Amino acid sequence: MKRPASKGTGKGAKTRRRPRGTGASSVYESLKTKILNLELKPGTLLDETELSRHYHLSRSPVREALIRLSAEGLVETPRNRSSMVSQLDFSALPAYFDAMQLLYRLSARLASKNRSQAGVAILKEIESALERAHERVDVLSIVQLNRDFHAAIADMTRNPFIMNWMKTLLDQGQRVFRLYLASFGDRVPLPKLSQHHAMIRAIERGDADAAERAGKADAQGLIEEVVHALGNLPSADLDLSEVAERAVRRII
Amino acid sequence: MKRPASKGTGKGAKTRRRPRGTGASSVYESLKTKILNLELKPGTLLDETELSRHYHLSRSPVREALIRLSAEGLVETPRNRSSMVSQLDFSALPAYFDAMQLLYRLSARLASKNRSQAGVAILKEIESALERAHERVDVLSIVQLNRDFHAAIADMTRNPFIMNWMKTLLDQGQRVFRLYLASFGDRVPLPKLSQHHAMIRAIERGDADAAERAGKADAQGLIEEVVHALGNLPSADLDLSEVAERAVRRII
DNA sequence: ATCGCGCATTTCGTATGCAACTTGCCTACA
DNA sequence: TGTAGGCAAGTTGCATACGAAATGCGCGAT
Repeated sequence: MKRPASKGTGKGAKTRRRPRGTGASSVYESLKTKILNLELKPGTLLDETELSRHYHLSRSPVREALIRLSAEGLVETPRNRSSMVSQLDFSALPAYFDAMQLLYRLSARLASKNRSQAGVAILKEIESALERAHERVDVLSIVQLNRDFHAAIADMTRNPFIMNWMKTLLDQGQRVFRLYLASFGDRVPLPKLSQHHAMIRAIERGDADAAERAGKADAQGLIEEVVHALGNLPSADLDLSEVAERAVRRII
Repeated sequence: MKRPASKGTGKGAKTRRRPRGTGASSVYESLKTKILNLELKPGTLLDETELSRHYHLSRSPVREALIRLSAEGLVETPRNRSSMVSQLDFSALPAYFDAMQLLYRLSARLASKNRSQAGVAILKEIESALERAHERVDVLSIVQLNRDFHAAIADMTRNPFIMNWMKTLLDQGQRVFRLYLASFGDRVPLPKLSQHHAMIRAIERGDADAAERAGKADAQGLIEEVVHALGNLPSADLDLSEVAERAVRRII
């Protein structure tokens, strides 16, 4: 195993060696994307040696990537045993939805207080991209852009803590969202966009209460649909009534 | 540099090699404690080789510890350069206090809804330990127990996301809290405990509104004091009026 | 036939080696 | 005197090496 002379995967030509310090990050990004898109299913074993062969790197940078992913909760690493893609814990869905609704409402409210032309412009841009993705029925883009939309609202709060929480939460939920959309095959229902529009308008005019209401409605719409969709999945042995009940509860 | 045959620093005799897999964790714990207690000051350079010598380990486990700390934001690692203890960013204090007040209120509210005898008992136990630490003027314990108190409330929410946010936030703030207490030398004012009591009572009888009010008051008391204390510190070149203003604002 | 035990294999945790990148200093030159 | 360039030292990022823990399998005993 001299050297992967072929270097088959691309990178074209002799690829001036990737800049020192990017190896671990590229593995991290790649694995994270695959995990969030469910290309790597929950429970998949991540063998360090195998990964290092796949990425044409040694175990050190691969290990670094796994450590970072495990800090984010996307990977679990039992002591002295193989890392694995962390399970989608459906029993944690009620808590997840509580946290999501809270952050949607909170970020919408704070964003409307800190609004800026630039921020609103970004929102509108993402939203129009999201509409185009809906028309193309481009599920991966829909998931990604929905994430970007809420991340952008979180950015407008200018609160690094809330921004962080929101992004981590969105990442965690992306897998469930992906599963939900997959359950519909091509027939994607799109009730969320109206709430997005309402949210943008409320933020634009600085109406915190309306923004919060829209955020709440957006969250609830998503929750109810996911609950309904997962109800038809065999994997969901969860008491959905609890989820549904929490979905309509005011936690604050 | 064959091997530190002397093994000078202790660990006594041949110390049945520490169980495989604990090296990185012990370095992580040790560094984290030192950072949070300000034994390692913000900006301190963390040289991997030096640390590996200090802990009698190789660079690999040290590196893993640094990666995990950097994922938590306690350490910053510029590419190809030495890691360093992350700076205390006083300009982020307003955002921090916003987040703190939010979590105090939220966790108190949810805890009062999910209350259990066991949970309340834990709170009371921590609180009495906190009082004893106050009497001893044991600053390190006060900081630690105050953290434990709010972490315990977060645990009572049964929401892993909120628990995580709270714990990360408490860790981040521990350094500021420590700095604040240090600014008083031995004369530690203790206005917080009354709110703690109110919070426990409210949680005990399931009064969500009262619990939230107590949480808010606890946060505000702390905020106002820290603002006041830091105002007397040369390092605080921050516009404290903004912090003070936010301290009394309803963010939801 | 089932269960328990020991050995071989696999994979991880840690140690060590090496090359690249950064940095500071020293020198040469305008 | 001030600035640019090069050399040397130091530290990281990645590769490789090695021992230990865990897993799986085969064999024997009950």
